[in-house]
Amino acid sequence: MFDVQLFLESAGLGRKVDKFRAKQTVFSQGDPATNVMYIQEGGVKLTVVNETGKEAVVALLGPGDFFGEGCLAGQSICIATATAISLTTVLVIEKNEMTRVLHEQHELSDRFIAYMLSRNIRVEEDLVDQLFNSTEKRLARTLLLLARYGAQGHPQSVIPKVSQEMLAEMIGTTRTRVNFFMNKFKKLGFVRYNGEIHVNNSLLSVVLHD
Amino acid sequence: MFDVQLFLESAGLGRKVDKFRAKQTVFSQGDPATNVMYIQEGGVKLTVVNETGKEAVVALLGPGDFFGEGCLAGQSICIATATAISLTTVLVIEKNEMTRVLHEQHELSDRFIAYMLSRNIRVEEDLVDQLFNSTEKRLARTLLLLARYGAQGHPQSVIPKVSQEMLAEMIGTTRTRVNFFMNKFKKLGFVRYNGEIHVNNSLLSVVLHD
DNA sequence: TGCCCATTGTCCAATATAGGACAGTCCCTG
DNA sequence: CAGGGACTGTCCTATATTGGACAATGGGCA
Repeated sequence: MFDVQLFLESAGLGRKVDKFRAKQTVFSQGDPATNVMYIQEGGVKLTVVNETGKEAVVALLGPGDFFGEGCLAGQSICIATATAISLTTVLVIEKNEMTRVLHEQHELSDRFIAYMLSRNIRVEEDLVDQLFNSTEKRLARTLLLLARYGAQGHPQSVIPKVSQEMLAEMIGTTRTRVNFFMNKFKKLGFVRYNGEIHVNNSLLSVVLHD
Repeated sequence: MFDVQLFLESAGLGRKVDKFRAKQTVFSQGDPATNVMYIQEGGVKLTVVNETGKEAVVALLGPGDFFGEGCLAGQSICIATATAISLTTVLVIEKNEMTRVLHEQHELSDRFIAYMLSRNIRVEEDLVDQLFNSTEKRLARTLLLLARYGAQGHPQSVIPKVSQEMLAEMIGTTRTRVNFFMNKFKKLGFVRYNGEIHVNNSLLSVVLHD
């Protein structure tokens, strides 16, 4: 596996490293877009707010993911807010530098293309999910994805600290609705929770059948 | 502007050209994913159906757009159905060839990265729209985008032949609902239509204020 | 310990949406 | 010309969703 981090460093990029505490803002919607970020450790949440102040979570990213890449396509301002969700380390790469190295270095462009392809697939899946599934199914799917369902084939996984409010913002509904379905799932034995959420494989049945 | 088509041909790729009539299928959801397509002329619609047969339109593409690129990320089967929406010419590039040339040729990888970035931005916008806008706003936005609002700054644009059924699939709702809002927009003077749809700038007011 | 704050559980009324049914219109084609 | 097919216009009921309010819980901190 190609090591993006070592590569970026050896190419003279990413010498700038930033650290953020949980809940700290990396950049805000509306800021000038000048850098591409690469997550070394931790996690980042991308959110968008509309005119009325309503918030939507567009993506949750982890180590190995890029963000802020919109500037490479000519976006002059950030369309989302990036917030660290735990102690996070990012490499900061200036836009023009990134463009130059993407052009010159095959390894980086290959890796970046692979990243953009997978990211695109994920966002498209989210869109399709949104286009034809009910709130209940979307919640179930989101929980399963957060639990990295299928990664190890474990019958049960744990999601650390995601509030119902945030789940609501992720699937585009209200906390009331999330609460309603979480209790339903709990009654049916699909999930358990106190601080963490335990997701059982049986939750799949919600997503799968009609 | 870099000419992808000439480039692909001179690189020995895209010698295979396919033509499709309107409504003809380029590939179907579930087919083995083996080629990347590049649209020379015409237009293509990407749709996904769920278990219940409900259909969703994921994207409308035109000349200069790629599709079927999921195979480059390791997708073994097509997750969407691609249908020509008018007389369409596409270059067909075999997956491994595309991967090889993307690695070797800066011009192509630059262009492809630019394409993936812009496509990603668009899908993300669609997702955000879906996450926090009502059916009415989503319909208004979709009509404005179809009319390429702002492209020439014309106060009015024409959309050729898009049925209410298809609009419903694009914004994830029912035809009944689309019909309801189209009539509302018509009453308010935001649109006119008989076969084509005429979209007036004033439709923007629906998207803009709460 | 006691207060503050973030979160969850619950309830309710007002709306939005789905989904089906059916008539009317227009165009194409036999 | 008649019939069929693809759309649009309309109506109606059942359901899903919003949005607000308020109590209960539980942890962190002065």
